[in-house]
Amino acid sequence: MTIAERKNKEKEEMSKRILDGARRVFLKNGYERTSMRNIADEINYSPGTLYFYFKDKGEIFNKLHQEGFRLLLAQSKVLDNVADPFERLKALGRAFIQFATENKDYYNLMFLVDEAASYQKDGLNIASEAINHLGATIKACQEKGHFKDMKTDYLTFMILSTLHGICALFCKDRTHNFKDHTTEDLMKTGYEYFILMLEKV
Amino acid sequence: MTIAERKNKEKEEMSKRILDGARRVFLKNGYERTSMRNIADEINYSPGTLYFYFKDKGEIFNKLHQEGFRLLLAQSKVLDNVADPFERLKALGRAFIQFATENKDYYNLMFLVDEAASYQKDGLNIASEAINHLGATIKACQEKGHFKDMKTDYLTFMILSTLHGICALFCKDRTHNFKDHTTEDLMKTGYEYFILMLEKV
DNA sequence: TGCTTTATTGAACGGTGTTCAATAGTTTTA
DNA sequence: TAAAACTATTGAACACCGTTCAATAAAGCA
Repeated sequence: MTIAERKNKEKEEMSKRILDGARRVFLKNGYERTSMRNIADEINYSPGTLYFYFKDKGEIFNKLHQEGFRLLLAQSKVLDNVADPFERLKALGRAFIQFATENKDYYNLMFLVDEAASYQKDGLNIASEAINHLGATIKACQEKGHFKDMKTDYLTFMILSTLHGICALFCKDRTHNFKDHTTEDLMKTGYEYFILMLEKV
Repeated sequence: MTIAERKNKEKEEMSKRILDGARRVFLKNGYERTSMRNIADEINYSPGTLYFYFKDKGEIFNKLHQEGFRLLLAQSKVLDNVADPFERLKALGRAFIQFATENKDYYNLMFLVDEAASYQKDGLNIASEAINHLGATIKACQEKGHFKDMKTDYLTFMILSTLHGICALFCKDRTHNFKDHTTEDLMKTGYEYFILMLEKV
């Protein structure tokens, strides 16, 4: 291993160390309460050091943002072996909502934080990969006769909107207007109603 | 007018002056870039003064939050004279989406900002009034034979989720994953597809 | 008139993201 | 090997943030 190679490896290791610290603080305290100084403290380095490895706070959180999508995609792909595409779609939606409830912080970062978007507008990214996965399943449904005369893209956007709407209302605590029902019940039954409708198209 | 009455009026006027300044800064610069000092500057007062009239930043933004819902409710009520309930529901959804696109900042405050929620969990508030208005229209649809065997609350939550999902993806710039279509097209056609489905239930 | 209440100020506190001169450590060059 | 160049790290500093509070001025009351 040349010196340059070792240097590269060390640099990578330090990046990882920072990211690991950032993730720990982030998952413990949430997005709002994760500062650069918190992260630096967590790994016992000076705040300035972080800026030697990452351009700014946004770049660090963009990594965690991608991580979230990798996690979601992994959980989605578990369902690839569900043979019937419509059953697969139903399960995908359930998995999406479950992901949001179990990983509220990641979900916030992935879909509800302002900064993240600017870092990945261009080029293929893990986020669109996750969405394409949903789109592919919907297309498979169409090939089996579902959703006749509908363009896959718009349909995907609509279905994603419903899923995201359910999760966003949950993540931002806007479910209390329906005070006769628990949040879980609302999300679960609300989604079932949506599926019921999808079945009839 | 007694002195106490005048004092009360003056206090009200000062509250209004602060709120007006806050609204101006907020609508010009967005939520993130509206600080207490900005608001104080706008109306040529010291930052400390704001705390004589409002408990904290959250209380000020809660007023604007309510204002947003009043605006939405007003625009919703314009459609009360659409006789057919299902047509009314369709128009309500369109109005909701239009409100979000035309008042992105208000929409953020109303549905996507963290703080707001804590200030209005208890008691009847303007937010639930706006949602009840949607619920009432949905109930009217059911009385005309639509959405058979569905509980109004869950149905309302589901429909609101879809509308909110569309608007939230727009507000947080998450529409670029569908890069073959403009954001407007996605929102419009996505909603039309949803309506198409609602029609068949 | 003096006494009390009310309204306003601006400095101060502890926090934020970020920059940068200084420094210590390491590698390359002569 | 000595000097020069480069690399990584520090922590103070900057300009901001929300919030508090002693001081102060103005207004109402006795």
